[in-house]
Amino acid sequence: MRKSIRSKRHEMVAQAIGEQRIRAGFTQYEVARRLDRHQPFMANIESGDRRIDVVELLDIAEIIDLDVPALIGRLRATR
Amino acid sequence: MRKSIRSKRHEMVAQAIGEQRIRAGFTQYEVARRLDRHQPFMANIESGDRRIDVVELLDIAEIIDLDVPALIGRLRATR
DNA sequence: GATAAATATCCGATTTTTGGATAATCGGAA
DNA sequence: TTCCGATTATCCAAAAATCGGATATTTATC
Repeated sequence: MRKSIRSKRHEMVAQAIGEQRIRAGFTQYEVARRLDRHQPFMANIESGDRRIDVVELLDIAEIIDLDVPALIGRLRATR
Repeated sequence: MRKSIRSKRHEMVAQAIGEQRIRAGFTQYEVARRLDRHQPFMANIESGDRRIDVVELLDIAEIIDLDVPALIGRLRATR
């Protein structure tokens, strides 16, 4: 946890991605590779060190089969 | 559009926000103010000069009453 | 055209991101 | 437990993006 953008909801996003990635049986390296990025890219996202925009979220979600609408629902219910 | 990473889908997000903001009757200044940001913040978002993370999108959507699930649906259908 | 409101642009200071290298951690096997 | 390979986390400096005050431009209304 290093950067400034730490909110409860940012944490939720990071955690949802990390958990679902593992559930789906991927390593950070594998997901990163599919996105043409490097492993630290995923590490930074999952640790919450890096912000993630909507388009990126959808790209990742598609790979790891993350339920984005459900995540958004939980985010909306959180302040 | 000045920065490097602009995709069709990023454009869609920017445009959806701009259009809905106007539809909802807000100025960039008003939305920015509610978010404790400055007017160029919204200008940069709507012009696609600035990426917008999921949490920010939800914050903005709540103010301008943007249908996020619908936007996401359109994003998923676009490559 | 004149004016005001709204939006876009400029730009330098600051912050964030990047990714190669490497360290630390985890998991399974023997 | 110890070893080993796989996975994840951390470091860091260069590159890129963001910030916001000031200002320019556009738009709307008269």
